[in-house]
Amino acid sequence: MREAILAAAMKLFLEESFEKTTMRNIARAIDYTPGALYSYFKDKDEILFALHQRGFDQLYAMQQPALAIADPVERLRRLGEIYLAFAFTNTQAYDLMFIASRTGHSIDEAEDWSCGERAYGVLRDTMRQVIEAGRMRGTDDPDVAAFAAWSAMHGIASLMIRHRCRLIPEADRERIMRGAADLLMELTSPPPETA
Amino acid sequence: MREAILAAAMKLFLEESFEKTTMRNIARAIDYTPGALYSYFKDKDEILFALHQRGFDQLYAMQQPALAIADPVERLRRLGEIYLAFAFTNTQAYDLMFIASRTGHSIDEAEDWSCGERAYGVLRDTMRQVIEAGRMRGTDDPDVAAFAAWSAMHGIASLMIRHRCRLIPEADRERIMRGAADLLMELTSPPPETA
Amino acid sequence: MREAILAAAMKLFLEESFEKTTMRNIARAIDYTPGALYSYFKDKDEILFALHQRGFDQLYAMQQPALAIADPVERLRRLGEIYLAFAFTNTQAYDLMFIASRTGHSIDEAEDWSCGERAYGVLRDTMRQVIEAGRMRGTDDPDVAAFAAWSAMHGIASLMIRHRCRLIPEADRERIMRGAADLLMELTSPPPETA
Amino acid sequence: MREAILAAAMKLFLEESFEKTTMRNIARAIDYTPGALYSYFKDKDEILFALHQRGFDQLYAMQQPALAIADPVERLRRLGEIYLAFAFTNTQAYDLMFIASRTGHSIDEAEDWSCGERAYGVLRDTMRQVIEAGRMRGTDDPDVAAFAAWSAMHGIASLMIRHRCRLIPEADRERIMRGAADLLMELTSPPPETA
DNA sequence: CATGAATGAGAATTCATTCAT
DNA sequence: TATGAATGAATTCTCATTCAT
Repeated sequence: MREAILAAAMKLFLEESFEKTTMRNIARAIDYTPGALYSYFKDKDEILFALHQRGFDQLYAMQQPALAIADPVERLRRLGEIYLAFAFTNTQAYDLMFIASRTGHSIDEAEDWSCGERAYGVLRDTMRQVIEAGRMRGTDDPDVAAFAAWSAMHGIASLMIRHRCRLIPEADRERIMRGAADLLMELTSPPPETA
Repeated sequence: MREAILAAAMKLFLEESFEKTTMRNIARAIDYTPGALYSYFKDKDEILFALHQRGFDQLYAMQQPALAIADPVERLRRLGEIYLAFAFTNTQAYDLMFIASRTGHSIDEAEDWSCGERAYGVLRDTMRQVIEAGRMRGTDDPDVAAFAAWSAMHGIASLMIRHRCRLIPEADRERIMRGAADLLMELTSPPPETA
Repeated sequence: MREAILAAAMKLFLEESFEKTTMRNIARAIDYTPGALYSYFKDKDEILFALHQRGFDQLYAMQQPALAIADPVERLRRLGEIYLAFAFTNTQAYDLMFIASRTGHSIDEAEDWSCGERAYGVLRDTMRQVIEAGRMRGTDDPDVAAFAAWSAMHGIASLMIRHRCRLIPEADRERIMRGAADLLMELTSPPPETA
Repeated sequence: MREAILAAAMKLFLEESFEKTTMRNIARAIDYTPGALYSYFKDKDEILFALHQRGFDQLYAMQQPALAIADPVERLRRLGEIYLAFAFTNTQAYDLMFIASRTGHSIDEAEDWSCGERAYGVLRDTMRQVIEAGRMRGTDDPDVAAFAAWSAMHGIASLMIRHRCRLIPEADRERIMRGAADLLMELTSPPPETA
């Protein structure tokens, strides 16, 4: 069923590369004929899109616990941690969602971006609250701040996932990466002393 | 000669896309036969690798003028601008250097990473000076700071290049992107008043 | 039942094209599974054959009113009009019956040609009467005259249906086609003056 | 070379059917790999188009001797004979040119229809002269008369080529077909007596 | 050094058909 | 009777690569 196909596709993503995930390969991985896949998915595109959607759903789900955090700065930090955790535990989904070259149209069809917007909205809302609380240094534009945060996290995640960190010694990589992620939080200020 | 091939390949990179740069296309661009390329390069891989190296050389060259800037914080800011300028005027080279999936082995052979290290070294050195001048907030580890800066810039560049900014209105994109890049500089402090 | 299948197939013929009528599409049109069709028809071929037969039945039915026309020349003209009307209102059925390449064997099995012969017989009989009345110019062979009439009408219909009239301006097409069809009637002579 | 490919394609047309002429089959017929064909022709379409063009060129060439005939009616008759001769000695080319379903775009691109128009022009010019000489019965519109002639000949040719003449006994077929073709000439009148 | 010719493997997709249930 | 699942073979086409010349 669809599940098996998606699972196989995802597994191929992980074991091989994104580009090597062909219909043939997916089919072979589940011992089916290529044609069989077309009973479940109209397109290669549709498989990709399903994986894509799934990724966003999962990211959104992972964000949920953080929403309970009252302090927006604390929540922001937690969202950053969650984002990176998502990226590193679902590298290939992350790759597909945020790195891979777009080929199909399904993904580019506007309406379906709601899933992405939803996840991004969480970040932007939090950022707005941080700014309203007067605890963000350097800008008062939530859009700017949210994009800065996103792109910084994405930078870290994508450099790691696409193996561009070879010049950073393996041993130090984890520490440096965490440090870099934390560093950004310095743009926020601690909660006011509740005297 | 090799020059012509690489130039053509690079031109294709810019005009078309990274994936569309095939041996056939490169050959056609210089009015040669595909086979002829193999007299100069063992592989498609080797061409890619050369392009890769070239990209780093160019980035390094673009960095040079900034090295004359005495104030390390000012220099840092300039390096950031240069990095983004490089990314946006050589999108496909940037893509190859920092985003594209590694297929070949040439690129993964360690020793040749010197070119990348050289460019990264410029950033790290500058960062060290910024820290030594006591003008970096939040960390005293140049490696952490340098990686943070790099990944933040890379995040911006790669989200743009791989078209992941659809949820940011086209009209605001430039402004928001610039704002995000600037925002990071808030982690540094202004030069001390030389009274 | 068979009826529903054939109806759906016929509808597909008209709305889509002859080549696009696949087992899948037929099945989908009646909300069945492709496999189900095989309970009623051995083959795709058998469906095509049934459609074929049906086409001839319909053509024959359309011819009937003309049979009441006493004057053979008038009847002949009417039969021509009917033939073209059939062709242009059932383009795809006409295509299948008179133009499409024969693939299957069902259609080539001789005995079933009775349906075609019946319709053709109507034309031949009329032609015989026209000749017997001494009102056909240029031949006294009903077979020759019938075939000439048929092929002339078929020529018009098939050039139109298979879009070979591009060199005739769209605006003039109808007029020229009608003119050409009429022109052939000049081979017959008007009824003798019944003084 | 191109010749071999076209020859093989044409041969396949003849031996098998038009629809069964696939790139694979053509390649197999000349003991090549399918991919090799693409060195010589961009497309399957381009092969078809070349064959198409060739057909029109040949038809036009065949028409040439007839142009020397002074009497337009005689010339018209000769053009008819030539048309049928072309159709019956190049059945598959004729099929492709005038019967087969159009798939590709090459053939539909307007400008290239010049070859078709050229051949049709010959007929229309002749028809105009026939009419101007007052020797055509039933119409004074050269367009109508030319289309009538064309479609009548096409009707005969296409019914034969697509094997729709099974109800006419094989033995009589030739005679009847010739008779039908001749019959149309009865619409013209003999040359005036040169007293 | 370069070509022209060709390969072989692989890509996505579609279709008629079969068969256990 | 009908389904759902799957097959197998076909389709067009693209690409990196090789090799005799």
